[in-house]
Amino acid sequence: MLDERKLAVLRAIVEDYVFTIEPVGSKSLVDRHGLDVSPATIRNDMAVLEEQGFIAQPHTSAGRVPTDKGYRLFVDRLSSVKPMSAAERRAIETFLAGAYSLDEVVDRTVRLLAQLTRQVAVVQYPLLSQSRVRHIELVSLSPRRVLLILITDTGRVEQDVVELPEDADNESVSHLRAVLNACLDGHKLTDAANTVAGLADRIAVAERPNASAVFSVLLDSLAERHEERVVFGGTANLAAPDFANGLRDVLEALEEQVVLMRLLGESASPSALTVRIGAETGLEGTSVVAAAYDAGGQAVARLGVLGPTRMDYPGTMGAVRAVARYVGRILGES
Amino acid sequence: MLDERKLAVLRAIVEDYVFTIEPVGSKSLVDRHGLDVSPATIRNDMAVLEEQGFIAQPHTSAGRVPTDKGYRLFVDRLSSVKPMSAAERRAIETFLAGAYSLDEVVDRTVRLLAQLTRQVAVVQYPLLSQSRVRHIELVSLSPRRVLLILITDTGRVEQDVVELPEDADNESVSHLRAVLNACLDGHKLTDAANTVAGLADRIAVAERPNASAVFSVLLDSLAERHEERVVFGGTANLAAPDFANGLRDVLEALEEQVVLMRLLGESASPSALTVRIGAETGLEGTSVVAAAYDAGGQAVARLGVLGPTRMDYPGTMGAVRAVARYVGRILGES
DNA sequence: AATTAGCACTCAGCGACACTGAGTGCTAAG
DNA sequence: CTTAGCACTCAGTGTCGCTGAGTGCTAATT
Repeated sequence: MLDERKLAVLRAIVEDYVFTIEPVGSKSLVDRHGLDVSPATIRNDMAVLEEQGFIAQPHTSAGRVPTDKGYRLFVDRLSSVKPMSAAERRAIETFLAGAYSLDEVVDRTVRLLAQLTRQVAVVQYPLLSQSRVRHIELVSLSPRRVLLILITDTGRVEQDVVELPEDADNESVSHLRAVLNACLDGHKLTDAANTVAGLADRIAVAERPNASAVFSVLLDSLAERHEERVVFGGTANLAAPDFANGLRDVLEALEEQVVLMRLLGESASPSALTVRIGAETGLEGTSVVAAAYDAGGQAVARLGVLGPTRMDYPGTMGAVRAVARYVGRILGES
Repeated sequence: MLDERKLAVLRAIVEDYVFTIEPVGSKSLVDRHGLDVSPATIRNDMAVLEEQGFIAQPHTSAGRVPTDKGYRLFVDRLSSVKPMSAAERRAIETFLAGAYSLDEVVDRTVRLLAQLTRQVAVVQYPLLSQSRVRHIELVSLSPRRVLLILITDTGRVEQDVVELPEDADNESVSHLRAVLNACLDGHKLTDAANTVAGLADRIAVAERPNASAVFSVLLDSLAERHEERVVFGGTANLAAPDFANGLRDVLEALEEQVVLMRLLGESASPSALTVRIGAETGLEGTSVVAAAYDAGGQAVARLGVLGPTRMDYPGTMGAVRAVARYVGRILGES
């Protein structure tokens, strides 16, 4: 039904349209690409492609524009991820390697992605539940308040104040700290719930109320609260060419963590690229290219870019994939 | 030179123009405001105002539009800050009171300001140098690395990894921690430099290299690095009416911490409102209304909003002032 | 001296109109 | 199946004239 040439025509249309943001007609198509058939032939092919819903005309007597479905086919079958050049890879590596704290890694990643793709970059912080406890610190602020600090192997540091039901002296705080570290060190936070349950007998009865206050903050608040932390950057790229229409919607989406999370989507297989086109994202005319990144093994979180449906998919996918890999590598090291 | 009525005319022009984003003519001015003179008289006044540079015509045979200079005069002499209603004040208070960590306070403040003013909100984190040390924690990560955690009385928690020149056992880390806390607790970070200098004799010679590594991170890195941390929100408000022109510039400015800092400006007297109009901000057609906020006494940092020159200054100033006050109050409590 | 009525003038915005050219679909021939 | 040829469509552009809001100036009025 769609022979080789028709697919080539679709590919050419997508490529041309992405380049010159204008409807592409049969003539210019034949010229620019090495198709050695006449425009009339192309027109027939285009008629078929249009009938199938891969391309559309903005109005009669205008060239064709790819539809969401057209982009979909292009991404799935007509294009391949464009690998970064050696120079680009080196630039990515050195740029990311200069970061010290986790915050800085994430910040740099956002900037990098935005610059590389000339689009809006979105990066999710490494999930706490996936990472392992490196250290837990308790600092007594006042008799009834302690500061709980959690350090993970992905370099993330989370803190929260715990209000204690009873006064706690330094000694009992120290004891609790020691117990927590002894039991949780190296464990995933997801496993912590089970582990903590078995702690009761190692704690004096008198201290249990305080201990369980700390536990509940550790499990509920810290583990969950920042799960969804997502940052973005490169919004200036929204102002570029034609994006003026859905702009408000996009900006609003960016400021809502929950929406942003949904846009990044859930990973199928880690490190696989996810491409969501147009309506699939819930934002008219907007596509999202995302990937999971990992730190030393398991998937940790996701990152990606958000841009107009009309975007350079192969290049964007290449950039996202490369950045995801290097971020994983950096995080895995520390 | 500018009698009472001419000033009234300017005020009316600003108010009308801000309301109906259209050049305002002599006729509609007389109608809408209770000026009991004829349009012709107003025209004479407008001619003078134009000559003085307070208003301008987009083209001949169009109404007048305020110039930056016109807005300046309006803000300085023709308007007064519009106080928030009791209901609004209550809403602000309860909204901010719900926040626990400093991050959350800042986050909520940004959202609040953006919503209240329907503009882009910008909030600077409390300056470290202004706050006092509540506690310093050292956590040994490996023989050659310790994590330095600084907790301030504004609730801010900063951490950084220190690479040690020599191996350090737990005991020496503990000792260092004790010394640091003993000496710095309750001191301002700005004073810390002096204080630290006197620490040398309390530390064994063998440990001095490690100690000074920690000191330098504490003084240089922590104290300075995040000085300039500024967050913003409400960018969706940029997409609203007519702002489409300078949009790219504004978005770019927002993503550059340094530029953002400059926009917030340096406070004259704390809690005084600063209004910078048009060219004064360095961004064509953009104004900034900012204020310092404090936590229990001294000025801590600044916050404000950024919007089109054509904005409701009295209302915006009222909102900024109110939010600055409540943020200060919240931070002062903790 | 300030205000006002009257009047001529300017010009952005808008609809009407026609022209152009890129692009199409169809048909008939290769 | 491909292609040449041709009639057709229509967005975009430019021209023209009109309208109306708004101005500036002058002369009369207070």
